[in-house]
Amino acid sequence: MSEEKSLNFLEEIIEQDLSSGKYTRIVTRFPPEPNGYLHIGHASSICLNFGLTKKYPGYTNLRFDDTNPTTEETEYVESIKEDVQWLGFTWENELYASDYFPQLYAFAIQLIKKGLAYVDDSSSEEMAVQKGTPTEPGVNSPFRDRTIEENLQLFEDMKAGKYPDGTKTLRAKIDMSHPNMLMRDPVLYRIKHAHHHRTGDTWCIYPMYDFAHGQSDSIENVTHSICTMEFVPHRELYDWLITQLGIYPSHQYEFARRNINYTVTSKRKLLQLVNEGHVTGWNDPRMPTISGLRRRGYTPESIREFCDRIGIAKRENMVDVGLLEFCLREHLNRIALRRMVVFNPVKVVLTNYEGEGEWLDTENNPEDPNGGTRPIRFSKEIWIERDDFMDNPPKKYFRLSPGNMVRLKSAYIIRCDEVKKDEKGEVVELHCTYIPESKSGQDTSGIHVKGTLHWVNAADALQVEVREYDRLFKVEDPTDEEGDFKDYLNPNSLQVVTGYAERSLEQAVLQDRFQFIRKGYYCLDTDSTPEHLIFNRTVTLKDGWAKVQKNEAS
RNA sequence: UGGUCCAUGGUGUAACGGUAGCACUACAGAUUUUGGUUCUGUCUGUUAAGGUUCGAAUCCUUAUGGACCAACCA
Repeated sequence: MSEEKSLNFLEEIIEQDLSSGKYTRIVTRFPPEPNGYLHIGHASSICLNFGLTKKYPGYTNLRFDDTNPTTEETEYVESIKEDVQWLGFTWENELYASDYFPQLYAFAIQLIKKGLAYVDDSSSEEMAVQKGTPTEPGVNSPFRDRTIEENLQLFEDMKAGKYPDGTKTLRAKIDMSHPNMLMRDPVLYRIKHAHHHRTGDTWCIYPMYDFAHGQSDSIENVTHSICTMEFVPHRELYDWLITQLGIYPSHQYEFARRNINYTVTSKRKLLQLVNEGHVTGWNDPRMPTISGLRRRGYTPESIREFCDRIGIAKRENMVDVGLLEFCLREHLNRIALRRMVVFNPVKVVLTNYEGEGEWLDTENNPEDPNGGTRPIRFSKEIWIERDDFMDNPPKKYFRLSPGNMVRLKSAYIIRCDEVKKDEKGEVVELHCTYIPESKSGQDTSGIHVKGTLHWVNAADALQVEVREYDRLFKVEDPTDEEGDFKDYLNPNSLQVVTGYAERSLEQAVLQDRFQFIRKGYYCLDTDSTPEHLIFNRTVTLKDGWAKVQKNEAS
């Protein structure tokens, strides 16, 4: 028996609903507006909604909340579908609020006939004044008491295109002094002579969110309509409309949206970064968008695991991006192919090595017993990382230094005999001797070294472009800082370097996940070509040495 | 100064009136042909004050702090 995992508050509600017989199966929906790309915050909602119907009987619809033609585009629809699928979820039905426009129009007529909606000629400024403030009640619109017949006629004329944008709205007749501002005669329909991505020019009046979302839920028989906390005040209106219309009683439940530090998750802000060229696009590998994370090398598994671990609750939160990276490394460590790439090379000449060189074997993934091995080229001249040598090493440094020995990964132990420098004192070449009896796998030398270095054969190293990504912002909460959030962009979020890679990387394909040993996890970028390989750094390896140095310094 | 929602280590999340637990982070150690991985251990918490109760993180009251609400956005 596995340990009983505690339920989140939504699972508790659902289990109650199921055991009480209120429902025999549940229906949820993921309702994005196609006005931007999905981001990591949406992933949480996707995992929640789809996860619930994976765990309990029922299904989840994908429904586009496309009631505002001026901001919505087909490009976004396509990206959203791709992202949800990539995350590993399958929707029962692909639906659009715009498919319900005729039905929604009929609902509006129904409300007018009940005397619960009226056509208002007030301008948006006038309406704002009528509305009052959170502390002061509003006042009735002068058009509030039009007759049902007049309203019916006017609304039909609105639909027929007789009025320009902004001159009339349809409002619910509720209570202008209601403590909940949303209940003060909310606008239901507005006039927009705009081209809709699906309905084209069929309509010139469009329902507002409040008159579309709950109704769509109801039409689809959604049992649990899950949204974020800022919609809590909408629930009263959501319920009111369903009651007045006498339609299927869907219920709205709210949870707190997940905030992640060192980034922003607001479609408006992300759009700004794209439009103003701070990033190369919605799928820039530094973006917290699903498509950005995908290009960066994140796996769906790691994102799902992350969403699972942060859970669901109602309180304000700021999740540490370190947890996302932990989930990423955890998965990548299991699946990534190990490869050797030197970023900032310094040449090592093995003065006692004779002959043309040899092929050595090295494992593809020590975590995977079935991972197999591959041959790597070894010879008299190799590259190692400049950082892996120090002329005057501090204590606790167990890499290469004059007179010191290290192992070359899957090869031999070498000792540094001589340091060649140029006139500026810069190290240009290290002359070392190798220990022939120390060959990896058949070491009879009896020598024990603390350090093992990655290396690449100098003669046939492959030059590749490497894009080293770091967090997009310098501060944990850019939105919370003084001034514009863009003032806090990390100027070093991308650094392009040249890597000297082992030859096998020539065969890399887009789906491959690599660990460049002692460096980090990498994958091919979509910009890569066979002639010019480009790798993205997905995430670094944890760096224990950096920690030691930091502790020594302080 | 109206209404609504929320409050548990640095972070996220459990405990459903009965021993405050788990994960991440941090720290210490062991293992290691990646200073990675793995393993072991340690630190840190119920916003406050009252009340109910044999017993309160949990129920009640008040206070405090935070979030949301005055778009013809969603």
